[in-house]
Amino acid sequence: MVERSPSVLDLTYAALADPTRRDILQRLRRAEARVTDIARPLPMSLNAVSKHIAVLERAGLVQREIRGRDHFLRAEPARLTEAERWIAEYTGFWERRADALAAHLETYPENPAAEGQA
Amino acid sequence: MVERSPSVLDLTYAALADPTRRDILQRLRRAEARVTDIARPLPMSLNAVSKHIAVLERAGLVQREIRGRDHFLRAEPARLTEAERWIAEYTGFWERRADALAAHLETYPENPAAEGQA
DNA sequence: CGTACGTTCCACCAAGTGGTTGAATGTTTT
DNA sequence: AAAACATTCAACCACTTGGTGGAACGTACG
Repeated sequence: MVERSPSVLDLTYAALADPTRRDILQRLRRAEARVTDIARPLPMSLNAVSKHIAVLERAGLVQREIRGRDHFLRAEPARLTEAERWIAEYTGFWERRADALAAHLETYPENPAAEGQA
Repeated sequence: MVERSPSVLDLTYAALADPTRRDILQRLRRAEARVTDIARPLPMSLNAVSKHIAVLERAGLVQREIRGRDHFLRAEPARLTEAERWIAEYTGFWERRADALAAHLETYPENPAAEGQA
């Protein structure tokens, strides 16, 4: 087998494919937290959570800062742009958006946003 | 174990996590195709491709129409909206967009788009 | 110091994945 | 009817995943 290492996109989508990990990301979106804090409300062992965090970290979706015995985690939302872009391009987001813009300009040919502003 | 059935989001992201399957989707975005057509350029057996297609189908990302002995597949891009929305909400897309809108309205208080349009 | 705490590492297990080959099923063609 | 074609099904294999429990390691605190 060729055994290629998985791409960023592979890691990102795989990380997002688990509800526990999406949960962890949502929690980290509000504020940074320690591993134990994240694990407390979850219905599984601390070890399992530690593994989930490792998956998110490998995908670059969270970053870890070790302060003493605590590992503080924070979300890295920028790492999702590639995943977002893939879907957007696939679904033709930009084409639809271009159509909408064209329609808009046709309706409002003198929209000030289309001209240099004061 | 609780053995919950995987959510749509789970299935969607899991389906997208494999480069072969993203490849298949891109190919189907242009035009419908038969299983064999999809398999031909791919470096694996027809059976393997058939399995990948099954994964995409289970996630609702492709739909199958059987005509005689041929199975024609077509992409179902609408099924990605939920996945797209999750990322967008997570990354704060709408908040950023709201900020941009507010700034825009402040700059152009009489922008026709802000009033009921004809 | 010794003990508690926070986290990971290790070994294990059941289930899933991504691939293979070969057989089976159904359809079209000759 | 027989052969070729399109596709899936079934069994198998190596590897990964998501969970467990216990040991280990480093840090903080009495």
